Amino acid sequence: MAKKSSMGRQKIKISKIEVKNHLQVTFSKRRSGLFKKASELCILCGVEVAIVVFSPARKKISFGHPNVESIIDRFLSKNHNPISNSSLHLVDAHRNASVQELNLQLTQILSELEIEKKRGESLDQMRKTSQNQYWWEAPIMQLALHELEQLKDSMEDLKRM
Amino acid sequence: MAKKSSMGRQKIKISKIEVKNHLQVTFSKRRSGLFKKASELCILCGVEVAIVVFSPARKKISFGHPNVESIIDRFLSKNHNPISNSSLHLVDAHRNASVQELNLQLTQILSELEIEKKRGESLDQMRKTSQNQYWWEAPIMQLALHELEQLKDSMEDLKRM
DNA sequence: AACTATTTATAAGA
DNA sequence: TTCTTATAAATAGTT
Repeated sequence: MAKKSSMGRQKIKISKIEVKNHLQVTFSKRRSGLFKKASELCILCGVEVAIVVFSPARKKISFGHPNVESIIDRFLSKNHNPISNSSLHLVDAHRNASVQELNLQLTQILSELEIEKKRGESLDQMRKTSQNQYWWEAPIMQLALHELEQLKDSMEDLKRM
Repeated sequence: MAKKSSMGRQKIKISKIEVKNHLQVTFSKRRSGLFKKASELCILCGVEVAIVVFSPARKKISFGHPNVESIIDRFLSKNHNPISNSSLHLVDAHRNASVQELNLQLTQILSELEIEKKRGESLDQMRKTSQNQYWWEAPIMQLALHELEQLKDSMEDLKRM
């Protein structure tokens, strides 16, 4: 028989691939696999799916069944969101020393959220999280809400000064 | 011998599933699998991916890293140039933001979070939310993270002025 | 690009 | 619905 010519697939850690060449190969294989899965989902379940990917070279690659544009149009038409679409009327700014402090707090919150997000990526954590029916009760969410409320209060104090 | 308690996975033909119940189960499993694969692709290759799905019930479900809106925006912009000074425009847009306005944005974020929290209290929403293995990918979470990052950027801009 | 040992996804069944 | 399990499918490391 033919020799064993490969060690076969090894388990990998899901974190950024640093070797450029390897990254390109993995991207190509997995992008292809992703689109195939999407295609199967469309056919099996009779649903519409659109995928937009920006490649490592920042090139756009897309999949759409029946086509990307119509799905995106439909998605956007019913997805108007007052926050994400807000273009607030901006007035003249007055530099405020406290901005730095608020910025620091925001940075800390963001950092906490990022850490939790990364932690959540472990398989074990994913499973635990998925079992939580009340995602907003996750410790990080409580923390974020609490911190945000404090931040809001701080800003209101500033306005009164 | 004990009976085989499962026939295990069988090969299936990729064509429309006609049994409604079966279709729903398959959709749920495969949608989850698709989003997981997308998530892994993003992390492994450091790329941006947005997926929009219209479910068998014609409800929209989305995945986005870092968030759906920004990726779709970029996809739709006809002549996007990766080395354009679009980030400078973003800075311009926020250059006049005052603490009061940042506060307004924060209030809106909090309000959205509260609304989502309340909405989540309905039984139907609880069930849906619990099915999401990746809670940080919930639309409101994506939105909150995105908005927080913008706020942080705005504050950094203020500091530089 | 092809190969193959493994890991991962998942169709059925419980 | 959630879990279990046998098997199909995807893919990491190699050639």
